[in-house]
Amino acid sequence: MRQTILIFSVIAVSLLILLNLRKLSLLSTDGDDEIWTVSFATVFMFIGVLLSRYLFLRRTEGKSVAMPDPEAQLKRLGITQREHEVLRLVAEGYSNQEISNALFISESTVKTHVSNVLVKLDARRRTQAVQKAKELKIL
Amino acid sequence: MRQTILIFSVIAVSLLILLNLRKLSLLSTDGDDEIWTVSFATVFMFIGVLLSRYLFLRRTEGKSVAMPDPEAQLKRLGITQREHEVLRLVAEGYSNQEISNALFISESTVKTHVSNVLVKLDARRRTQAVQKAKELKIL
DNA sequence: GCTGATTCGGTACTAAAGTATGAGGTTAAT
DNA sequence: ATTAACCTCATACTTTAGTACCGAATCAGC
Repeated sequence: MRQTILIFSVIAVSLLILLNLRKLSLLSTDGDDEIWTVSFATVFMFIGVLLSRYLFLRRTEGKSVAMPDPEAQLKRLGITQREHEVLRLVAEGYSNQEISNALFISESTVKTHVSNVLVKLDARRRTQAVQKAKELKIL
Repeated sequence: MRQTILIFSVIAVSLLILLNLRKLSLLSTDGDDEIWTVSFATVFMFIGVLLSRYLFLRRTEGKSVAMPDPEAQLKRLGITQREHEVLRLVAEGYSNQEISNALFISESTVKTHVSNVLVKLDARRRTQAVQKAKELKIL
């Protein structure tokens, strides 16, 4: 959150600075106009690149630094034994139906478990849950 | 390569257009100056974001190629560059919709690619495809 | 005995994923 | 110039996945 504020602050400040610089430039010489325009574009393109990268990394990396203890991770996330078991099978590429057959429970139950795991891992798809789980070393 | 040319063309054209627009604006009224400046910044920031995203996708694609012998595997399986790219994003946990946004193509196209990958990897679900792909070291 | 956590399961629904098929456009090789 | 391989996109459809909400059985610990 601090970083977000910082980024927007940088953008705002850059805007103000360039705004004023260009005004001064216009007061002195009109010949530098295009140079300013190009610099302007470059700077903001650069900011755009940084912004995009920040957003993307934030989305893909998430929390990479954590304790490498799987047990503690599971406990911290509140993921139960059964949910972990289901998650493992999800990661293997099995469908809910197949998982229900493998564990001798109904598909409804599997769905419940998967859904709970998604919430606990803050994922919206099973593929994402698998990805996050592997990052957290719990798979 | 086509995309690279296209991107730089877009940048160049945008520059020229905005350059001329601002000139006209300056000739008529000085009050709109700041509005133009802001629009200008916005547009180039947007271009920066697009550029960054493009670069990011290219970079990670190259990284995956550096592993053991994925090229031969991909060729053997008949998986194309684009399909591989989509598969990579699938493995990251993105939805078809998100992938379509990331690659600037429609969701239909993503579905087509995914479907083709499933056939080529002999998988019936995307999670299974990811699993098999990792076993084959192509992810 | 009561409580909380876990597990199991159901219904009813919405959202994604996947299939099948056709078609147009680009590019590289023949 | 024609072919072949890719990439793109669309429509229409079926199948899975996922959500929301609920009830009930089990079991450990107080």
